[in-house]
Amino acid sequence: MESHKPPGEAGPTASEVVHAIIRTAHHIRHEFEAGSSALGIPSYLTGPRLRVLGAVSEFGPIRMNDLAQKMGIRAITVTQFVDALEKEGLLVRLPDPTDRRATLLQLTETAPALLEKAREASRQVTEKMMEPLSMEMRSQLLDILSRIGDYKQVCLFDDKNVKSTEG
Amino acid sequence: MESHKPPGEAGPTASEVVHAIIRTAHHIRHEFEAGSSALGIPSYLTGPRLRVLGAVSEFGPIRMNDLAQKMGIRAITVTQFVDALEKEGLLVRLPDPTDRRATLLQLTETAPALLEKAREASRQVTEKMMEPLSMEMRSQLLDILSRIGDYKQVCLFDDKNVKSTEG
DNA sequence: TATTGTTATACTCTATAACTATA
DNA sequence: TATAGTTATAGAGTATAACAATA
Repeated sequence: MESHKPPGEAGPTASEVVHAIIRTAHHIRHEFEAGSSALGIPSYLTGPRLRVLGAVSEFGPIRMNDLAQKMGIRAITVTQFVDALEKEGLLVRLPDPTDRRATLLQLTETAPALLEKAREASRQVTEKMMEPLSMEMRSQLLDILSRIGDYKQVCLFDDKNVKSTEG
Repeated sequence: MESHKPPGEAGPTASEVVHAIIRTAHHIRHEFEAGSSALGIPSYLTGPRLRVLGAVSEFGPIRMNDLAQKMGIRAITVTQFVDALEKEGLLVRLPDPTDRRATLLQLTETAPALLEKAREASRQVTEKMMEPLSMEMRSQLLDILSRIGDYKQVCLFDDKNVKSTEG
């Protein structure tokens, strides 16, 4: 019952920080969707699905299970992403010749062009969102966030390996 | 703002930063659920729903519409949160005497105890998650995140105003 | 028996559109 | 007409459990 407010010096509460992260993530998803849509990216091409495409693009034929581990999600979730992307004709399932239980993922012919377009849009949208942050802030942010979670996963669908226009 | 990226490996890409935020949020949600569950909080008492309860607790009878604005979500989303919480007997809808279109939200008698328990659990879980961060890092993080999003909303379900055990 | 992937099911969060009741 | 809230519907993300095929 005794309401004891900590003095300002104590810093933000953990709840506050957590809340800010969650809200930022929500905000980002929102902006990403709006921005992508404005740039002509179909709405089914969401962030997680793009990361799936990006991973397949980067690693070539990859097992669904491996992809799940790389993305830090369950196999069933990958199944569902793949279902959606296969329905849109962006990737296909192939039997793994070395293990008939396994399934390899491969991009279709139409995928790379759309993926590149989406990457470019993503670049624009995310750059715009991160514009208020100096490079130092971005590094700090990454550093701080890396302490919260276990980031063994690669950052899929990044644009580091896919420089297109810029030198 | 000369926020143009110097060439080379000067810093993380915007995509990287965005990705890290999203993954951190996901990680947090995960940990929050696991931790809450371990501490005996029913699984229907999710973060957003707790924020609803927290807001009603803090602001007393509040209109659903006002709550939606405070939380930065749509009225329909509030409706659905309230449906769930009312079903669990944690809050009730009351007619607003000043406007018969409007609905006020109020906690039930059983809510405060559970809310307090959930708050305590939240405190523990979030503190544990944020443990690797120094106070300075937390402040930095909040500062940086605040530049990304528009944080006009109050931070509901925070524990700043509800110190219970600690003295 | 263990692993890979799927089907079936469920639940949360969020939303738009159309609607009712009231202002 | 405009506002407060609801119903109906949808879709995205995520998950568990039970299962099939294969190892």
